[in-house]
Parts: sequence; C-alpha cells; structure tokens
Amino acid sequence: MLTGKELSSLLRDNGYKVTPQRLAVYESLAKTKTHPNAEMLFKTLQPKFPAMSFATVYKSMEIFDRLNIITILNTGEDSYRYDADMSDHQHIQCTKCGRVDDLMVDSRDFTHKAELETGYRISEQKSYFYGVCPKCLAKEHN
Amino acid sequence: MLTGKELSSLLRDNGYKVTPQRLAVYESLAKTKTHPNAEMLFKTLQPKFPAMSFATVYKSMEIFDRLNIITILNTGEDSYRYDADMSDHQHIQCTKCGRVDDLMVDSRDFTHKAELETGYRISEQKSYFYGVCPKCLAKEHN
DNA sequence: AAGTAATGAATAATTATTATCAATTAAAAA
DNA sequence: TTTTTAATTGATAATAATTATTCATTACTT
Repeated sequence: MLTGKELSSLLRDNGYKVTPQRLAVYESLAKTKTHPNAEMLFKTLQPKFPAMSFATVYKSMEIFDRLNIITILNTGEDSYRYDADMSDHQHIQCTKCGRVDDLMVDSRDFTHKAELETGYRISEQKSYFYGVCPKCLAKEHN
Repeated sequence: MLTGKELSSLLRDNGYKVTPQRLAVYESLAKTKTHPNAEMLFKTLQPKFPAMSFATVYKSMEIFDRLNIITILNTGEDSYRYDADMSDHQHIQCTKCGRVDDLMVDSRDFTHKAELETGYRISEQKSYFYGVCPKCLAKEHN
C-alpha cells in the first residue's frame, strides 16, 4: 500500500507520467477491501472523474501490475479482481454472495513441499478458497 | 476418470443423451495430462470429427462440469483449461513455456486453518503455483 | 416404427479486455 | 516561464473467448 507520494515517485522513476487519474485509480483500490473488478472501480471513480474512460482503468492496472504494486485475482468469475495489498496472503470467496475476503495462512511449508515434489523453482503461489461466509451461514439457519 | 460405460450411464441417468461427440470429448480430455483448453481439444478431435463445432466442446464441458466429472482451471490465461482428474490435487504452471502440471500436496491442514481463521464453511480450495519447470531450468544453465 | 425431446452444427450475440488515434497534458528543455 | 516533446487520456473500434439461438437431425421411449 503506497502513499500518493510514493506512487508518484515510483511512476516517475519508471518513466510513467503522474496523472490525477492514475493516482485516483490506485487510491480507490488501496482504500477498499472488497477486491473490486474494473467495473466496480470505474463506478466508484465516476463521481469524481465523470469523464474517465474504462480503458484508463485497465491501462492503469496494467502499469501497476508491471510495477508489482497490485495483484490480479482470478477467482474464476468472468472478470479479474484487483488487490493493492501486496502482503503475502490468500483469498476466499463466498459461493452464496460472491464477496471476496482476505485471509492469511502461512503457506511456506505448502510451497516448499510443492517445490520438492515438482522440481519447479516456484516464484509465486495463489490459493483460492471457496465456501459460505459467516453472514450467509447465519442467514441459512434463521 | 470414467470409462466409456460409466460416462454413458451417468449421462443417461441424468437425462443427457449419449452421443459419440460427448464420449470423444471426454475420452480425449481423460487421455491427456496437458490440461488443454477448448481450442486444443477441438484440434485434437478434428481428425476424427471434422464436422464438430466449437460449441459442442463448450457444451460438453458445461455438462461434465455440472456432473462434477471435470474441473475447470483458470491459470490466469485468456482461456479456461480443463482437467478430467478429479482427485484432490493442485496445479503448477511454468512461467517460461506455459505447461501446466499436476501436483499433489496434502492441503487439509491448510484448509482447516483457513476455516478457523475466516469462519467460512469451506467446500473447495484451488491452489496454483507458478515457477520455472525442470526442463526450462535445464535450458537456462546450458 | 412413430413421436418427442434433446442434440449438433452453424452462426449470431455477448462481454471482458485490448488496440487505435486525435486531442490533451505532464515533463524536459530552453 | 515558455516552448518543445512525448506520453496519456477518452472515445471508440477491434479482438477473442464464451454463450445463446436456430433448426435440421438423431436418439431414446412407447
């Protein structure tokens, strides 16, 4: 999670221009824990940037991904979700309401075993859990 | 992994007709360990079924998925891959050559911890590892 | 063997994402 | 500051994977 200043420097240092749109897209993503997709971000930004185009959201994400300051989530839906939290963690999605939550389970042992078994040199690991969230569980037995 | 007979019964029992195309699509998927996408399957089936349409591959997959006899993989590429091996296992993709391999690391402990931490009732867990495969590693230091 | 419902092939539609491009704007140079 | 330059934006077109539709054909049931 970067501050506006940090993001500005990072962009500039990598030859990208610092624009209000980029700062806003990043800030909007960094602020939420809902792991939005492009559409959700676009709608959130609409009020402040009525003129912003969809492509700007996608292009910003592409740059952020290249700079390694966001993660692109692939929960199996028809669109990607994005996360500005780069700490090592996993994601869990509710099969009833669709929400995506963070969770942190140490995966080093898991990854290490995978490396031993496959002979791959593993650089990344993405785990997705699926199930019914506490809220939806509560609704079930009401 | 089902035999032709088992698949035929399963289809019939669930109100789906048994057709040569469906059997061929399933058999083709069950035979390989490459985790093909729709296009790869289509090309493999071309010689035997020159008249088969792309939609038939997709529709077969949809049925197989509903019958829970295949898994749909989403490695982050622009198309889905499919797997007829329903045993509990994970997948690993080479970031150099793109191949997808199976691997089996016991994930029960991992999932259990996730359940405790989140309060979700977890029904499924998908892990994708990414790294460089042994073959590509060998090429690197040649 | 006939009737009926499902299927397959062809094709059109949908939808997320990417590419294009003229107008604009940020950054570098003067 | 002003000028120059080069990247970015927004609008829109293009792309591509997947899904829906249509209708002639085929596979089960009676």
